[in-house]
Amino acid sequence: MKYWLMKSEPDVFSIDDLKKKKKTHWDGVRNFQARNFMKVEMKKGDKVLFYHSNADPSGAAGIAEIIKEGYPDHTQFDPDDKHFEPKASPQKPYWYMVDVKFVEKLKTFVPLNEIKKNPKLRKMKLVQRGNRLSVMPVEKNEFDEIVKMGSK
DNA sequence: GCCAACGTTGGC
DNA sequence: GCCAACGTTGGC
Repeated sequence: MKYWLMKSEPDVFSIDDLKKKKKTHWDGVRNFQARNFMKVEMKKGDKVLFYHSNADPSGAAGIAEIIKEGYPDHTQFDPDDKHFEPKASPQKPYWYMVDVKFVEKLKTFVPLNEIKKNPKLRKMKLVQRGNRLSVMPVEKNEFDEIVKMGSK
């Protein structure tokens, strides 16, 4: 089983929205590296840290789980959608998404500065300079450490 | 293939 | 709102 971190802007879709909706499809990712993680590497049952980006403060908010593996993101075919991709067709999709379900909300929110302060988390892609990936792999020990920080 | 211009992300 | 860092596009 693998572990992941997925960023979402809470103004758009927060952990509370996921809790209410129970599950969601993770559409709108338009970055090749992030796409490949979703298309190729994410497997049913993988655990996801739900991260609030562009937030006040930003940080880890909860846990989700992959319930459907990579399939074409329908928003790329819709000319009226913000994420329309003119070069894509249903026969040749460019972009992929996964479905995730709500697992739990962390008892205490783990802000980014706490993550940065923890020596065990120094190697996380998240805290490395200039990393803007919205979907990224996380090591099991890092995942566990953040969950531990959030369960106090 | 290089690189400037432009767009986007995301912390602060 | 600012701006650094990065990705993408397009002219050459």
